[in-house]
Amino acid sequence: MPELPEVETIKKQLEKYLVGHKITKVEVRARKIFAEGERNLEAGKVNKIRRFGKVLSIDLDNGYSAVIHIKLTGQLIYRGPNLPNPASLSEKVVGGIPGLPASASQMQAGKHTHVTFFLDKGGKLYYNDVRKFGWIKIIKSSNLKVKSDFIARLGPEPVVDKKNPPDNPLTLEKFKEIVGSTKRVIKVLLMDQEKIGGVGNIYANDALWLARIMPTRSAKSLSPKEQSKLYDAILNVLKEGLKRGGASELSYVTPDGNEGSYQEHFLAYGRKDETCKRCHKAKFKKITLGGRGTYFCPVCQKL
DNA sequence: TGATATGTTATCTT
DNA sequence: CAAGATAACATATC
Repeated sequence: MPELPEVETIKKQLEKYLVGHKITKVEVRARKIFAEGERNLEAGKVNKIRRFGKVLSIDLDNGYSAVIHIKLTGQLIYRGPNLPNPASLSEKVVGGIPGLPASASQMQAGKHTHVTFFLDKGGKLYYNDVRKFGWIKIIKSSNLKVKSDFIARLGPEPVVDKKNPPDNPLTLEKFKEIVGSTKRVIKVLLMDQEKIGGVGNIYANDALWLARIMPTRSAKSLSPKEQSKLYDAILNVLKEGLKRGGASELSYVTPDGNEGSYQEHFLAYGRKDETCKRCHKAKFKKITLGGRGTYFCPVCQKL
């Protein structure tokens, strides 16, 4: 799912394809996703791309930013100059040309394409979203943290790229403070964006397995040693996800039309009834916590 | 056919 | 009152 590593992967590609290019026109077909303000983007040149948790910001040289949350099923697809040759287009991409196989490399606006950004030199950036949970907001770049509720409330972020550290890095000290100050279920806490930015269901499941901690534990019950182990585990699974270009379990694809491969390396997520490949003594169980699928090994994850 | 999946938010409950 | 738990959102897929 689009969590920190997936959105970071998208960010890197948008940097490559968009920075230095001018947005000439924006076509909005779904006001539910893109409420207003697209005219403020037209004629602006892309300065830089930033990521805050699972949110992206495309900053223009005219003082405006397009802030994008793709939620569960949003896709940002780029077609135009500089793509690898031949360009690829995953079958997971929605909204292709009706009647043409989805693997055709010429993405075109379709049923699930709700926004199209037209760029200079013929480039296009499509926003597709089957479920329309995502959103795009136009905000003055200087007001990003003030006006965008989501970014303002975001908790500290795990550092996965030392060259590009987040504004509010999640240090071990901060992590211990967050975990030690509540009785909430540890896995639900990890996914709370106001506590820790960027971790979602897949990486929360995998980090808890890696740290050998039961997802149902009360956060407060973790020993100092377990706190440190979990902190390291979170960084490790996020880095692994990033290394593999994210997890294309559902509809996640990258702007160049490719899929990530972390889904082939899930540690615990989605492994219900499979034998645990660490202890080989039990099969993964599945329960629901905070309304989300939770997978764990009943033998090697400690209560 | 209906249960299920996900991230966030609105709303309800303790 | 505030923290926490749960329903709602929309729709393809199993």
